[in-house]
Amino acid sequence: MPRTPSSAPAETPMRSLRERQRAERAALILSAASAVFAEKGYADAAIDEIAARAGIAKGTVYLHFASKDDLVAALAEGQIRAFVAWLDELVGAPLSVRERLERLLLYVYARIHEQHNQVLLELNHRMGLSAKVIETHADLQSRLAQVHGRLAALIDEGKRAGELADAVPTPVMLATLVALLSPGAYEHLLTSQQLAPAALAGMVSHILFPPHPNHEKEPSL
Amino acid sequence: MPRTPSSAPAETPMRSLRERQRAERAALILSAASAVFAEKGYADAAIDEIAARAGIAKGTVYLHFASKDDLVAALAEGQIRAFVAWLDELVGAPLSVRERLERLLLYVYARIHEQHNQVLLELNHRMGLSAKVIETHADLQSRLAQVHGRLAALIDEGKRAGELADAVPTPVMLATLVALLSPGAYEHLLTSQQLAPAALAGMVSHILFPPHPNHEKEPSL
Amino acid sequence: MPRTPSSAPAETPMRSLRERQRAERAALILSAASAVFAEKGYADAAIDEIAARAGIAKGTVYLHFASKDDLVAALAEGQIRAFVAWLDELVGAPLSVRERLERLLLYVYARIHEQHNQVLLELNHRMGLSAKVIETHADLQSRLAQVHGRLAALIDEGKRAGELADAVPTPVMLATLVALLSPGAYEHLLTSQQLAPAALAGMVSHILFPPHPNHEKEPSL
Amino acid sequence: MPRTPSSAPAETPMRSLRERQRAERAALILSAASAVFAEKGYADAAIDEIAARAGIAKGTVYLHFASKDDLVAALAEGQIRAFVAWLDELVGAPLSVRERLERLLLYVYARIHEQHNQVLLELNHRMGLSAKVIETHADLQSRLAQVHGRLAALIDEGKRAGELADAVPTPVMLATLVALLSPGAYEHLLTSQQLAPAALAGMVSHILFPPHPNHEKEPSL
DNA sequence: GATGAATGAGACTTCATTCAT
DNA sequence: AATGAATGAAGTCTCATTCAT
Repeated sequence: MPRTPSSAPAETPMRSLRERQRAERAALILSAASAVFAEKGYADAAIDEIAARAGIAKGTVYLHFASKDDLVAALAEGQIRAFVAWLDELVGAPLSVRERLERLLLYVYARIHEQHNQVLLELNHRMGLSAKVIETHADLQSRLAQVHGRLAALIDEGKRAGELADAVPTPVMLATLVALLSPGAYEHLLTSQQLAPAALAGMVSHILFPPHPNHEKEPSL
Repeated sequence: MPRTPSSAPAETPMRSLRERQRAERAALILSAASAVFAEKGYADAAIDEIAARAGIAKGTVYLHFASKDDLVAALAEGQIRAFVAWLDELVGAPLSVRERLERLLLYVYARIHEQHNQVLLELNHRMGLSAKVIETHADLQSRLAQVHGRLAALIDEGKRAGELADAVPTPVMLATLVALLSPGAYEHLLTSQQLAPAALAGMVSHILFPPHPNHEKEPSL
Repeated sequence: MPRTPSSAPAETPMRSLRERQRAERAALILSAASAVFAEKGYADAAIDEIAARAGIAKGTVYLHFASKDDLVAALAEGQIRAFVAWLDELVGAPLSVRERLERLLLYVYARIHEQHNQVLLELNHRMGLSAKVIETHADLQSRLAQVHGRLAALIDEGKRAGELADAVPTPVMLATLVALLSPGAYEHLLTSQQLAPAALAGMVSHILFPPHPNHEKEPSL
Repeated sequence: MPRTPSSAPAETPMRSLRERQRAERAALILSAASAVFAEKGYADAAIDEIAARAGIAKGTVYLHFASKDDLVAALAEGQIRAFVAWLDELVGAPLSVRERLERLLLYVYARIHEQHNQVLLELNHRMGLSAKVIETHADLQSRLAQVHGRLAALIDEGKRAGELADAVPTPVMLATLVALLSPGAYEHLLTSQQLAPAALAGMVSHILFPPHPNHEKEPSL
């Protein structure tokens, strides 16, 4: 029975040698899983291949993750947690909302462009990560809620600053933003063609932010 | 081996009783398949269940569609064909580009709202309709190209009429539009909550069309 | 329920128009079946393909033959009957036993060489015509017994004439002859290479008939 | 994916417990498969039944053999390999060609007589071991070539020694020998009746070797 | 009588999960 | 803890046979 990753990693930085080795193994598996899921999709990814690519036996995977579902969930959780950390830094930056959102767009598009990215794969339904997996993993849901919370806060801040139109309710604007950050949206333009992530980020920003009526001045106030 | 509808349907509007019954059966299967694919996704949808829901035997499915792949392909093809037909009517309507796009948004969101819609499921990668299926079905590809062509034309017309910003290249605007029409974008708002399709269409339109500098007047004409 | 081919074709040469048409249909099916069985083997031959090649509907096949087994059985029966008729002519010819057996060898090898022959496919186990089919069709068994009877008689005659060695019992000699007449024996030499049927017939005859002690003279007479 | 026995069985006679158990399992499956194929023929043999008879689960069969085709191929390969080994011993024996061929006949007929033999099933087309399987397995082809090579060499030696007639080319004599060694040839005489393998071997030898013109003396030298 | 759509048992194969070593 | 052989449910697809039209 796979044990939960202990209790408080912060309190005990190195719970022991064992604990560290265990974490490394798990990371190794997650890394292999990430690649295989990205290549084949959830349904077609075989535990066999994940284990092989991680250089371990199939059974060992189950020593760390109770099921295939748990494995994807853990993978998504990790990716989203990292993303939330990055988001927190971004949100705290002393920049206009527009600038911060543009950095977000650039960050995500660059990842989509660079590699067989997996970041944010799970923010939407895409990839066959059926709702089932999300629904049965409370941690995943709360992580997604964190992401949504950060983004909603940023949007609200943008509205207060007059950078974003008030006319569109925050949930709708949030959904719009998420849709445009999803790999499915611009993947073909980014990977198979000649559109640079930075250029795309600028264009999407142009769409999201109402152009300024007069001389590039902010109409707010 | 499923046979193509053979000779000349135009010459003989009802090629015979058999021909009609055959078409009805195929439609019945497609209908059941549509529901199951929507519920379970491509990978988890079982031919067994599709047959059961259609009230026929498993083997009968294979009398009409050579494989599971062919079945989804036929399903998508039909849905997209119908959508193209609807699009052609829309594009020809004597309305501003904005009005026509709003009708498009309303049409799609209403379908997403009303039912377990499947329309346009296949415009994006979503649902695990893996690229493989699209790549191996030329008819699907050309249908998708038709949709994209219609929408691109509409966007170009909007730019010429000054309704849409020139700053965003048509391919990017097209990808944006498609992303916002995808079920994944606003599904949760439309189905599980209280956002009306018409309201959403208005908001999305508001995002896509740059607000008018002066007095909310329409610049066109 | 397929009706047995009536009772006495000899007494009523043309039982009626219907009867003749029926027989033609059956012959058409048998012809198609012969080709498909030869190409694919019993197990891989599909009734569908036989019907298609005969230009009729699948169901029609079952109007003439109660089952796939019955179809092969009828096919074999017909081929063996024809062979028996040919054998009867041969046996009655005013020739030495050796000459008659050489004619038999030539007849069979020529057929194997010429085409995708099917003659005698069923004399042995070959082709997956499992014993089951033979055992459950008395007519097939009696036909095979006829063939074996003719050949055994010929062998016995050869022994009495001193052309064949007495040392080998007739059943063994018969089995030997049958084995050497089987398609499997020399098929590869006859079809993919340059061995003429006549040459092969001479060689096999050389093997079966003990060479003549003195001066190549025939001891017979 | 069944793995090849890997590295060097010679260096490590018992590569480990696992390796031995693996080989035993494979042998168990091959044994069961041998029986089922012999009884039902290739097409009618079900993996289900093979597994059941081996007392294992269906999936386990696929742990050792990638497909039904591979299973028969491995089975045939093993049987032919063993036969080649036996042949090599035979060929090296200090006996006349006739004596050696008689031992070969006896060996094969005894196996056919004793059991539901499967040895040499694959030397001919019999059993529906369709050409496809042979063509797609190079190892099988080379094994068969080995058998044919050994036998052809023996035949040639017999010709040089004057024991076999020069009149019949070696390929034809080889095909004749193979046909007479095939289970189909004398199976019914050996199994369902009272012909002893040794007696049959003597008779077939009598057929293959031209009787000696004078006084039972060997003409050679 | 002919048709061909429908049936449904059964074949092969895959793979997440378990468990003895 | 690690291994990987074993399991068996489930999936896709085939095809001989039946039967309503």
